[in-house]
Amino acid sequence: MTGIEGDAARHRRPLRADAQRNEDRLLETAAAVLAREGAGASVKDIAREAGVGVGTLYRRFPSKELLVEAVYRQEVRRLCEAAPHLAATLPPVDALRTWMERFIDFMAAKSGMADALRVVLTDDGERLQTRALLAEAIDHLLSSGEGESAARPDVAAQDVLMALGGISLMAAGENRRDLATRLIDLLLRGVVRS
Amino acid sequence: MTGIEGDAARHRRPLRADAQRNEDRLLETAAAVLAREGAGASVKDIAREAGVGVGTLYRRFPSKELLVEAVYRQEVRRLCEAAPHLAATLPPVDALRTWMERFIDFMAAKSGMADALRVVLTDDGERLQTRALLAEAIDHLLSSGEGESAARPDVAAQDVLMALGGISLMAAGENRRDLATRLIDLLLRGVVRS
DNA sequence: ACGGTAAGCGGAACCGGTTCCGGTTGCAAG
DNA sequence: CTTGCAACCGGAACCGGTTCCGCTTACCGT
Repeated sequence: MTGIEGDAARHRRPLRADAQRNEDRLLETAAAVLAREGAGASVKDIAREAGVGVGTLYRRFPSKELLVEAVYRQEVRRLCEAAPHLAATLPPVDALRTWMERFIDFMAAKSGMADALRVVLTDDGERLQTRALLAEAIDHLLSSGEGESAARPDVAAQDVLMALGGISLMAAGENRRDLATRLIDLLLRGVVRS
Repeated sequence: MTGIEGDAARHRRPLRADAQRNEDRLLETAAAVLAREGAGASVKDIAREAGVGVGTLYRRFPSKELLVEAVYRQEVRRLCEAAPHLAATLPPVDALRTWMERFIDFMAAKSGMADALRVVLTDDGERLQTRALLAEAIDHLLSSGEGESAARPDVAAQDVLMALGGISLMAAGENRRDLATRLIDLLLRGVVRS
């Protein structure tokens, strides 16, 4: 769990000891509560259970979505890091499809993550890190297969990411796995070379 | 404006006179307030300005999104009714692209409509009417051009609608027209015959 | 050790959506 | 015209997210 504060610390002066302690407890507690109660969990409950006031929570995580994003950041990172391996061991299109399915499954599994993603992908602000990570993973998959197949050259990873975000929003619900699959097929046909 | 209550009345016994009057005033006021203040407008303000309590508003429109949907229902209908004309006067793919662009422009213009659409497309409930209308319009565009070109036979209008909904959610913001265009291109390549 | 202060803290207050319920009223049957 | 009651009304209360601000404290320089 030490990877997380590393991110933040790289940009600002180190947090005061008590602040760091609170941030850790908040992430820990938020993860537990989100796992237990899903996206319905209230920010106030998380703060109380972590033993801090809501003010403290909001100073560190400016919105509920950003807290959710922080909680799942490492898992997103793992998802992204799996892309190169997929690209290396599967035919390009299969690698892409497999990764996309994992992406959607992840969004569907982590309750509330789809909305967090919408914020991350939509905001113009500094939330670039996760967005960049995802775009990079997709770019890797798009350009793998070198001079032979993979994707059309004019497809931008950013756009594919946005499309996947849209699919999550529409199909990350309970019984929507099949819809997600069909939408991914649609997207793939637009992405791969004819 | 008399087309709206016609919809509802077709299904339930006629409303009591005062109830009908309130519903009309609510729709009227909501349209005005939404136009003036955008999606940020509060339900309470709309109720107050219409001269009714929030309870009355909620009895008729069970959520803010459904109120928004009702306000714009006729315009959605007009959008859908334009599809046959497009299909008749343009090459199939152009007709489809043009209609999709209008759809996204509409969602971007009517503040809050994208979220309303998410509810309408996502809920399993009775909100079928608008959904069915949209799906029908898309179906028309997909199957036009008869035995010659248009869309792949295995693409379902419902799925295209969901994809468009996703695009709205991601690209209906302020300066996102170009993103929307690119995502529509992507979608179209997945939809039309190779 | 001490003091000044920037950083941090917590929770009351605010705001918008939604629910609930005691009181009211349009309407039709008698 | 009266009366019964289902339908309706309004707004207080609730709930969850977010903001604000007066008080506290960890840290650094002396």
